[in-house]
Amino acid sequence: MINLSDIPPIPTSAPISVQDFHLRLTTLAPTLPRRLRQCADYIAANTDRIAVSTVAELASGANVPPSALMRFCQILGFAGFSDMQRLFREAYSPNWPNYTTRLANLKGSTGSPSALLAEFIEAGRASLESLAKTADESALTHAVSFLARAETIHIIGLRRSFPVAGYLAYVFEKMSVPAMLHDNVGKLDHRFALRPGDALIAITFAPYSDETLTLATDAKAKSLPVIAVTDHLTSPIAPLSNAILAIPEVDFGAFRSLSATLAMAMTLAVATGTARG
Amino acid sequence: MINLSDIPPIPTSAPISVQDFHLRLTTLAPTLPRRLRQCADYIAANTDRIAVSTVAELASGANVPPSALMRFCQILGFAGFSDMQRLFREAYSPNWPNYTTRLANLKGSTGSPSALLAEFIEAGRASLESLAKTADESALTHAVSFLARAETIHIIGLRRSFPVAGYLAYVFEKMSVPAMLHDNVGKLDHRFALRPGDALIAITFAPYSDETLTLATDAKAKSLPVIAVTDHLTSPIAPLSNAILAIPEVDFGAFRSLSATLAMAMTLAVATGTARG
DNA sequence: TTCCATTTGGAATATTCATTCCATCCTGCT
DNA sequence: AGCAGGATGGAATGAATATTCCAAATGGAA
Repeated sequence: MINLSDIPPIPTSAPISVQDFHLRLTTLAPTLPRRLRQCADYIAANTDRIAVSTVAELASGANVPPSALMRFCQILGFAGFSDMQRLFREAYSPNWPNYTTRLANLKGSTGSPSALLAEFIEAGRASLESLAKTADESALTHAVSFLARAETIHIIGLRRSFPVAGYLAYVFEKMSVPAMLHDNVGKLDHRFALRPGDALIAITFAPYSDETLTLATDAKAKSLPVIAVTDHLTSPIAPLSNAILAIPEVDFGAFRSLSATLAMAMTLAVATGTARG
Repeated sequence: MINLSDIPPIPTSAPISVQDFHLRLTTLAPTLPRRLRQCADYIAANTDRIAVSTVAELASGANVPPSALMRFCQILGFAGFSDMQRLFREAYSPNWPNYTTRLANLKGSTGSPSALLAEFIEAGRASLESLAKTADESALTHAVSFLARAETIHIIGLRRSFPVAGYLAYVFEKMSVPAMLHDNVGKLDHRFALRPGDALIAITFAPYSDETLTLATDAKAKSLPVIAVTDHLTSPIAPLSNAILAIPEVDFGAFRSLSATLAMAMTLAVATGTARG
């Protein structure tokens, strides 16, 4: 005998993507009672394990009985644990088989160019991942708002930071943002080009180059906003700057990957270009 | 009643790492009968799915009955399928727990600088992965051997390739390799700097810049080796070059990630520097 | 062709695992 | 304090899955 009251009130439909899932998780978490909250926290921190774990494993990780975890799945809109797991098993890494195998092959002959390539690829990947983990969203937002209001954007980055500065200049140009690259050609400095209303992006990593610090000092003296792209919050350019974007770049040997720095540079440029309309 | 003959003759121990597993798989595969061979082939091509699949799923993928797949697991030295699966479930997830979660968060507010950053990070990662998969090892080795023998190494890369060219010049400098960056400053071209015994690295992506193609043509006319870093094997610079390094770079919007190109550039520079001693 | 060893497929079984259900325990409210 | 509502834990159930086993098929050697 089917009774209407047997049907749960609002059978929320299940999340259809991992992103969806995270969204629902964060909105729901604060409203949940103790045990379910534990589930939410543990799952949020170990989303990756869902695809390869059993109810019992996850439950014990979250320090709850399996039944609590089941309830949790249902509250999220899934029919049950298996239903939730399906989402993650399908989304699961559509392409690391070849990648990992290939990387192992490349590394095979130590000292060969291929082995080097594998190392640089890994350094780049690691840098990008750690940028994702540590990026300071509010610093980034501040930086963009300074740049969006600036008249001319000055860019300086020398030696190993020069490629990044060059790329920034290129992207600003493409987005019709007035920008000036201080490239030190002919040892000319253009400090007097810094005008009221302008802003400066200074890119520098240890060992920090004097020219960059000098220009940043000038800018600060003129009360122009300085956006620092650097390695640590404690870098010598920090006290000169209004927004600090710390980039956790991974070295391989003496050579610094630039992947993360470039990703940040592109973001700055494109976000600024967009904000200026 | 326990009988010695019940114990299988040589209970090969199970592989203890994924690498181990691949090794055993490739050595064993050629010796296996038809059905087991199918298992080996399918598993080799889909190693990544082991962690998240059932016997039935894998078996049907390999077009064999489940029992064949079980036998296959045992031949590899595992107690059974579950035993094999355990290896992959544990090996899995080096560090993407926070990473993926974080990326999902960054992407949260569409249009924000953080969302952009997440996209650029992903584009960079995808580029690096696909470089790992497609890199042509022999082209790389050839390129390095040309560069190792060259007197002076000329480098050209303009517009969006300029950062890469600049970085190459920087690394060569650090490694005391004689190199000249053709930067087109003052619209001066330095084609007469190309001397017998030299080599050229030309970096260009669609839309290919004329200056780069012209310099490559000059070099070819003088029979100097040209190393092309470009987007496709069919790029217009291909016919002018002695080694082609095709870089599968992923775009986000109109903006090209440079991660893979830089990884390749660093490899070229460091391998060359090392080879020159 | 016949025979033997090996391989194969599928049905039968054992095990693990997800899921449900209900008695009990909280917590907040009157 | 006493009550009601939801929350909780664990035992019982049922489904999915791995694993074994054996009869039948296959292929190669004599």
